[in-house]
Amino acid sequence: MTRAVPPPIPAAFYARRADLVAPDLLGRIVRRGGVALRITEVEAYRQNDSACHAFRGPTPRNAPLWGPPGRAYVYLCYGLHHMLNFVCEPEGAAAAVLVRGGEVVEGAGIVRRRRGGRLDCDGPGKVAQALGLDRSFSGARLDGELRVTEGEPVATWSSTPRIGIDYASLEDRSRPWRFVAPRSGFLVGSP
DNA sequence: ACAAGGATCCTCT
DNA sequence: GAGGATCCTTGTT
Repeated sequence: MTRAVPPPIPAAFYARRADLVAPDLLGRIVRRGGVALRITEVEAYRQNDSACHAFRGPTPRNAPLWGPPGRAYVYLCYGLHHMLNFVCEPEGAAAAVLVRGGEVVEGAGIVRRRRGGRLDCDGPGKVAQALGLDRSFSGARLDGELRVTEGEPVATWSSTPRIGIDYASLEDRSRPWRFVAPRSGFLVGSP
């Protein structure tokens, strides 16, 4: 049986400060090819932010960050993990939101196959692996095969400093730009 | 052409 | 809690 794919959130949603878009993404659904994840953890990265890949100027890898909002920026980390970002802010302003965690709400069988039997997606590498993403999706629109759709709004969230950015300035390391939603407890296929 | 290091994950102790 | 995996991207020679 086939089911209609929900409509994507319009690109204008992303054309705001990344640290405002980020918490607004909690509870929304990122989907690709039969797998849907409820977003539970994100981080914002902004222009002139020493933690952001855009900080040292454009390169072939990070070029999508300066592009139009509502597209993906995907890169390879530690040689083996893909990281999924949503490009934010108006074109020309380099900023993005990193998707660090989600809960599988559709496509558990596919996720288990990709994740070695696991369903947990608490970590950016796990998120991209569950969705089957790689660098070929960098620059892709978020209203196509890869898309973000509405979900249950999140009433509350917590914020903390971002993870794994020891290379950034003290000021940027201390920004509370990691946003975490309360766990829903719901997981497809959980016992 | 080369070396360094990374917005991490998993396994093992 | 520590360490290895694993290879691309970047800046430098």
